[in-house]
Amino acid sequence: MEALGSSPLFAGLAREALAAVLTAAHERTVEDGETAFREGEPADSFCVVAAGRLKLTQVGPEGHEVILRFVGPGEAAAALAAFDGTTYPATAAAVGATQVLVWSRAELQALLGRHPVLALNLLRLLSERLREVQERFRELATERVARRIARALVRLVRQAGRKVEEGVLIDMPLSRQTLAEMTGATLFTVSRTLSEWEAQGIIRSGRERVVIARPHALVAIAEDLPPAGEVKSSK
Amino acid sequence: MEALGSSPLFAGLAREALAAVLTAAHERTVEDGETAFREGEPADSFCVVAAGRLKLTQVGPEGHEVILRFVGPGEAAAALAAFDGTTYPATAAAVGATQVLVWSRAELQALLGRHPVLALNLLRLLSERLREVQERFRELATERVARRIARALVRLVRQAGRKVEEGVLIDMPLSRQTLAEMTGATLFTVSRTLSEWEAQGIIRSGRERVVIARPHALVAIAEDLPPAGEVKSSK
DNA sequence: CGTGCCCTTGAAGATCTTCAAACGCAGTGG
DNA sequence: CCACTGCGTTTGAAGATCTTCAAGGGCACG
Repeated sequence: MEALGSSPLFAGLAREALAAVLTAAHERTVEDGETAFREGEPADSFCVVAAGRLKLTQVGPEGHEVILRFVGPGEAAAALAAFDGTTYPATAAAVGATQVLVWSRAELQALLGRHPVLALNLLRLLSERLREVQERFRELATERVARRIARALVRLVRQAGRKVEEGVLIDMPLSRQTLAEMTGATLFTVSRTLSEWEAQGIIRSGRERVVIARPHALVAIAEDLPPAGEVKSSK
Repeated sequence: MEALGSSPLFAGLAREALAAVLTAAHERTVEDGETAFREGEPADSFCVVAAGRLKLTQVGPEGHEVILRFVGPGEAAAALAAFDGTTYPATAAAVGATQVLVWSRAELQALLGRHPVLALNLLRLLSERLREVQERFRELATERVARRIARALVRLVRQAGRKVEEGVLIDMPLSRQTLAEMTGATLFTVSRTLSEWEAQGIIRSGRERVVIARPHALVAIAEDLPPAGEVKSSK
């Protein structure tokens, strides 16, 4: 909870203002796999993750599921819902038991009026999100699967990387299927790609678990640098 | 210029406030094909299109270009640059001679402080953008090319549709290449797809010109409704 | 009338998906 | 303690979709 105070979302708020904002929130626990909100529901609340993680997904007409993003502690979900306020554009499912702070739309609007810096913070936040989604859009449109997977792993390392002896562990349950839904690929292609990288010693992986053994090599694939003295695998 | 007053961006501003905001802007004309700003440049200004159209693009490492969006009169470009304010995430090229209003970052920040409703309007705007990009992301990840092209055309009709005798004309120069860059496909695939639709009487097209003859059929392809009494072409 | 640019079409081929079958680890219950 | 069972994973083979490459057509504009 005190971690929230240092979140960029609440930066620039005076101590009392921050307290006021936080006490206006409604606290809620979402169990593993349960949803905080669902795509298409009327969007009536704004969420910030206090502890745990939310998985934001959309589904296509044919039931094909896509993961837009993971939302970690101190980050906001449904930021947009609070403004154009029609329906949630995505479903937020908890990955492990997750604590969220919830503000109703009305409360949020009131807070925004009372603490203008909040609006600026939200603008910054939405800007970053937009920037990131646009970049992923470009990647999806122009790049091969292997590179997209590499990029996804690099991002996950930033979000949930933890050093272990073997390298950097991505500290959350991460199945091939999940990676596939993040990259617009299939479970099978992801599995093949990871197998190849494992053979090359770039990663070590197991059931819902990935460790990056040679981050540099992975970044090389993600960024299209010539993989220093190694068999080429992308392109 | 007076059209700008009714733009959602400036909604809720008192008459004098609106005038103040507009006079703080720097006016500029961008010639056809010239750029208002380029991807990667330090982002120091915020633009609103007064007349004409901007094309927002990103390029990948291999020079592959992607069109993120067209920005028409009353719409903002580089909305995000003004806040996380590092570099422009995209290049904005004029489609035909285009008039833009430009605010420096400092001016914009000052205006946001003075007119809080502006910040709320921007939040709404960014929300809509984010929502749209996320949806396109999902489409790119899960849908076939034909449907993506259909969706792109449907969106373009909303943005630049004009009724003519043959149907609805998309009132801007629209090459196969452009459509390809909007949908993550190649020029060739787009050409083949449009040829097929032309043979089915759904569209009429020529050099950089597309007319939707049977909008309903196009929407059917875009949304995966069974194409009422017609040869199926998607899926 | 030429020239440039956009468009078309075909054929070959790469990438990725789809489908099928089987493996292996983890947790459960006997 | 062991077998069972579920679920994530692996791997192969076939095939679809889309791209790539090549050649040529046609319209608009100078």
